[in-house]
Order: sequence, then C-alpha cells, then structure tokens
Amino acid sequence: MSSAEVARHAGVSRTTVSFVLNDVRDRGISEATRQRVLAAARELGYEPNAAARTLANGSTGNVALVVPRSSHLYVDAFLAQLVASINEHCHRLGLTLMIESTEDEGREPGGFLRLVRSRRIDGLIVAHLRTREVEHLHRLRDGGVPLVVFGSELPASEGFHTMGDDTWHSARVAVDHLLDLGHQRVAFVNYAPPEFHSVNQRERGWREALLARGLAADASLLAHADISAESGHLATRRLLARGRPFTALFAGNDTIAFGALRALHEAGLRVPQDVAVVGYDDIPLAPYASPPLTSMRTDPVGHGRQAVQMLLAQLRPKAATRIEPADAPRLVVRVSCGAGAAT
Amino acid sequence: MSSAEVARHAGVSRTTVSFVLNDVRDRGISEATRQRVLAAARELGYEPNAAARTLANGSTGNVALVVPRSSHLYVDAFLAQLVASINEHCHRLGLTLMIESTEDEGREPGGFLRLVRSRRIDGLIVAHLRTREVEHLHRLRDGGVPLVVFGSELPASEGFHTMGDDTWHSARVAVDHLLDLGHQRVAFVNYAPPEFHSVNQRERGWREALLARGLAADASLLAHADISAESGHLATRRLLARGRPFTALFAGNDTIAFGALRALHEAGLRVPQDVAVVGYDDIPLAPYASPPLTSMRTDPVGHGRQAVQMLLAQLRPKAATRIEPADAPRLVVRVSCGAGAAT
DNA sequence: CGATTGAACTAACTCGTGTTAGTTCCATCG
DNA sequence: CGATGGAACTAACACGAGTTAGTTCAATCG
Repeated sequence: MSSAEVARHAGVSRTTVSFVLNDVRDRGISEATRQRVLAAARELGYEPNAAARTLANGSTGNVALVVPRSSHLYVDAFLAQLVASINEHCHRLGLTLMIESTEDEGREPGGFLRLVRSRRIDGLIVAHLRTREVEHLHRLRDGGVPLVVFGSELPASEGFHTMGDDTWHSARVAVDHLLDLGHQRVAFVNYAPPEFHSVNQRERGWREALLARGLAADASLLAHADISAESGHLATRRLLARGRPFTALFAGNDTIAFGALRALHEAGLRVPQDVAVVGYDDIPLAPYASPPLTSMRTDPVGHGRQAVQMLLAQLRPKAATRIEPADAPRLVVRVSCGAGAAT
Repeated sequence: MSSAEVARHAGVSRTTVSFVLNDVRDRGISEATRQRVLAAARELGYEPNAAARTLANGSTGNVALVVPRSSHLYVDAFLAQLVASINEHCHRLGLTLMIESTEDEGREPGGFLRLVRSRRIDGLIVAHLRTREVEHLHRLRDGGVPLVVFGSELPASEGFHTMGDDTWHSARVAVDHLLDLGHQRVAFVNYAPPEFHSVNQRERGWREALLARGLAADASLLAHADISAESGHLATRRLLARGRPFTALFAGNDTIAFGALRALHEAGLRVPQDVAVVGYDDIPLAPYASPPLTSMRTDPVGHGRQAVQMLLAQLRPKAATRIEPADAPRLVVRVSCGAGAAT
C-alpha cells in the first residue's frame, strides 16, 4: 500500500495525498478532496512507509539507550526501572527505543557510533558509561548528535546534556544516617568495580562522611562487589574474613544489600542489632528483604522521564515541553538500620 | 557521507562502490579497484544509510518484542531476563530490538500492528499476550509476518511458531513436591489475574496435583496477586484473613513469594516449620530470600535465545542455525520448602 | 583482418515519501 | 474584453541505497 495507491483510489495526485495526510494547511486543498483522500487512506489501511519517510525528511523516530551490558537489565533493578520508564515515555512521544550495549559478547566498544553514522537513530541516551569510553561522547557532541548522558562525570559546562543524582551527596547522607545512630566503624560494599563514575562517587561519599567526623576511612572496611546479589554476598564474606570489626554496613545498592544480608546472617550476625545495614536505590523488593531494608530512594521513573524530555528538547525543540526534574533522593528508613519501627 | 562521495573519492561509479562493499562477486571487479574503493570507504568513515538500504531491499534489521506493559520489565524479573537475553542474541545476529507494549498509558491495544504496516520491523516476538488480543496474531500470521509467540495457548497446529515451558506441568511438579513432603492443604497465590494463559495453566497444575491425590482444590486457598511483591504481600494477607488453615504455599512466581514470605512472617508463621513455601522462576534473588527460596527454575536466557533463533529461521531461512531449545524447568530445592539443608 | 568473447565498468531504473516550483482554470477587476 | 489574481492541483526532483541491462575496450579466435 503506497501513497500512489491511495492517490489512484481517490482520483488525485500523490502530492495531494501527501499534503492531506501530513495536514499541510496553506496548500489550498478543498474540503471535498480532503475527505476523499482520508476516506481512501482509511479504506486501504494505508500506513506510510517508515524508511521512505526517513529518507525524505531525515528523521527516524528512533532513539537508542546505551548500557554497559544487556544482563545489567536484570541484575540491576534500578536500571530495569530506568529502561522501562524511558521506554514508556518514548512511546508517548511517538519515539521508539532501541537498547544498545557496549560490552555484550562480540560487541565492539564504540558500536553505538555506528547506529549514529548509519542514521538508524535520531539521538541517544547513555547510561553509566565507563570512564574509558568518554572520548566517544566527545565525538558525538562535536558531531552535533542529540545526546543525554546519565550518571557520568562529564561536566555540563563542556556542552553536554547531563543528568542524574548527585550520588556523592546521597551516599554521604546514607552514611551520615548510620553515624548519627552512633556507629563508628561503617563498612562499605560498593556495587561495581571503580571504573564507573557513580561507583567512585559513592565511595567518596562514604569516605567524606567518615572524615567529617574525624573517623578514618579504613580501606580494610571497603570491598567491591560486581552488580549481582551473589557478588555482594561474596564481597561481604571477604570483608568479614578480614576480621576487622564493624557495626554498620553501607551497601552500594540494594541488590548488593540482599547478598550482604545473607553473608551477615551466615556469620551469625543479627541485623540490625549486631550490624546496621543501609542500601541504595530502594528497589521494589527492598521492603521485602529480611529485615526490611533501609535504603536511599532514587527516582528511576522520574529520571527516565527527565532523560526523554531532555532528549526531545534537542530532537524537536518546538515540540518540547518543560523538563520535569526527577525527585531528589531521600532516605527511606525501615528496619535494617536499627532506627525504624521493628516488624 | 553517501556512497556517491566514496565513488568520487575512488574515481569510480556508485555502482562499483555498491558491488565492492556488498561483496558481490561475479561482477568482475579488478582487485586494484576493489582495494581503492575499500580504502576510500574506510578513509571517509562511510556507513551506508539504513533507511535507503531498507527502502531498496525491503528489510530493516529491526525486530520488536511485544510485552503487556513497560513496567513489567522491572516487577517481573523473569521478563527482565528474557528481554536481556533476546536483546543480546539479536545483537549477535545484527538485529536491533524494539520493545513495544500493548497497555502502557495512551497506547492503543493493537499498536504493534502499526509497526508492521509501516515496515519498521521485519518480525516480532510476542510475550505473554492477553487472551483477548489473540485475534491480532491471527491477522499477522495470515499476513505472513515473521512471528514467534511466547507463552500463549495458541496451538502450533494453526501455523504459529510458539514456544515456552509447559507451565501447567511445571506447576504440578512444584505442588507435587510439597505433597510429597506430606502437606495436605496447599495454598496457591497466583501471580496475575487470570487473563494470561500461563496464569491459568499454573492454577491448573495446582488443581490437578491436588485432585490426583484425592485432595480438594479448595477455592478458599487460592488468591490472585498482580505481578508485584506488594501485591503478593496483600494477596497472602487476604488468604490468611480467611482463616482457612494451610501448611504449604505455592507462589505463582518468586516476586510474589517475597511478598508472601513477609505476610507469613508478620502473621507469626515460621517458614518452613509452620508453612512450607515454593516459588516459581528461580530469579537471581531467590537464593537471597529469607529463608532461601525453593523454586521452579525456568531458563529465561535460553528461552530468549530460542525465540531469536526461531525468528531468524523465518527472517533469513538460509542464515538460520539450528534452534537450541531452552533448558527444561527443574525444581531447585533450598530452605523454604523444608526439604533442603538448613542455613 | 573482422568477428567474438570476456573483463571491467556504468547509466539508469527502483524503492516510497516530502517538497518546490509550477500549471491550469475560473472569477473578478479595470 | 483582456489582464490579474487566487484557488486547486500536479510534474518533477531529492533522499541514498540496490540492481538490471547495458557499454567500452582489449585480447583472442577463425
């Protein structure tokens, strides 16, 4: 079903069909023909060919989200929520989302550049890019490609459109909460290796919270997990095996916290009586941990919305609406930190 | 950077460029020009325009995955794993995945038909379609659209390419396990409303397991949650409030099980001593439930691979490889059912 | 030495749309 | 009554590839 077919059906030229269907107003199409064309299009179930349209006017209506690995979609609940929200908001604006990963098996690191060069997408959102891949982003920015960067150290001053919580500050608030409860030795199990920006920032938050109270940020109380609950479990075991005592533990995210809770339980330590635990992200399962997890609530859904709005502002400046920022992080106190109501 | 530019750079016609870059062999291109063209393309960083290519040869390299709602991506861990696996396997084959939802706010139910009609995608994978949307699939099949249907009651005999576990049988195995342990009153908290095929099948498994032992499938021991852990929590509360005693509980999936464990805990019931619990899916967090959850392990990653391979067999019959089926479900026994080693 | 063949390459068409620059025709004005 | 102007519509080009049906030219054959 091409527009030519619709034209023939309505006894009119292809040009007229195009004008009618795209609602081009000042072309003086009589109401009678307008209706005739619309009827023909409806009758034939005509839908414009996307490729032809893209070729003609340059835009695809596709955007890509770049994540480190596909598997992070299910081990990192925050990312899953972010993706779902981005997908949903794209749909509302008539955009289609593609998920591109930089480190899946058999994937070249800068593969997403290819999507841009082949014009398969109009713009992209980059989440949690590794430090060493930052140069790709410079190239995209210099090429004028619509781009939103989530959770990276790239400064907005360099012309990047960046977003995301100040994770350093939030981590500090979480640790401060534990310190306020009187803890002096606070362990930290970070959620990934230090190549990610936010991983560094969370460590910085932990360190500075301690230093601000004149406490040492003891490196033997720091461990690195790697996204999954299992890795959190193992990292916490290693931490315990070092034999350096601690009375509180800050987990780099909630998934890690689930692993940590298990490790503590296995070591015969009660939460919160022996070790107070605070997580990060407040994932949907956090209230169902045992004990219910105190956690820093981030707003993945809001961040997804904001990212899409920021991208739209670059893609279609006139169609863009106000950008609603995501909610600021806040600590949700449950049982695991020892400050909440017992359940 | 069009191919015309590459042609000019190499001092050759556009046709020749096309033949060289697409490796068309019997066109008698001399090795010398071949190299000259390749060098020019590399030097200019040429990447063929996807839309033009699509227009010329008809295929887009895009496939869509249709899910009920975007938010299921993060409340249903099984779906998250399935999506990640499908995405990864698509990438390996040079396909790009789009995620389409039928019920997101502002979404018309048959919206994915539009993707097909506008030729934005070459084929699609449909996951967990509701019963009432089945007619759309008939239309797609009749239109010869490459299609794989996951987890639905559509019979392969009608020409559909279907896949997914026999969820009825798996549910029955899970319940049988509880019955084998001596339980007589086994409650069931299903994971969603009964409009989904697999929801029905799990109920059937539960029912028939009981009937096979001469036990009644007591309707007052059946409750429906709605995907999230919170809904599992509430549904289990309702179940408990009915006052009908039970000594075992089968949860429609693990996320629901997390909610159920909390409800049981709040009611002062110990797991597994007072109530044995078995879940479904064996999500990554299942071992980190408290107590560790016995669960029916499904193979979302394998299912994702299989779905993509089945789709490829329709998209590019000659490039298609053998279809490796997903692993069969099997029960992973941990602590919550009372049969495993205590931790 | 003219005809034939094959190697090496290209002109020109196709895909389906958006858009510019007209053209046609009729009513109105001076 | 011819010029003017607007209403209503369309021919033709552009977008950037893939592909068919040639063309050109030199080497070889009879």
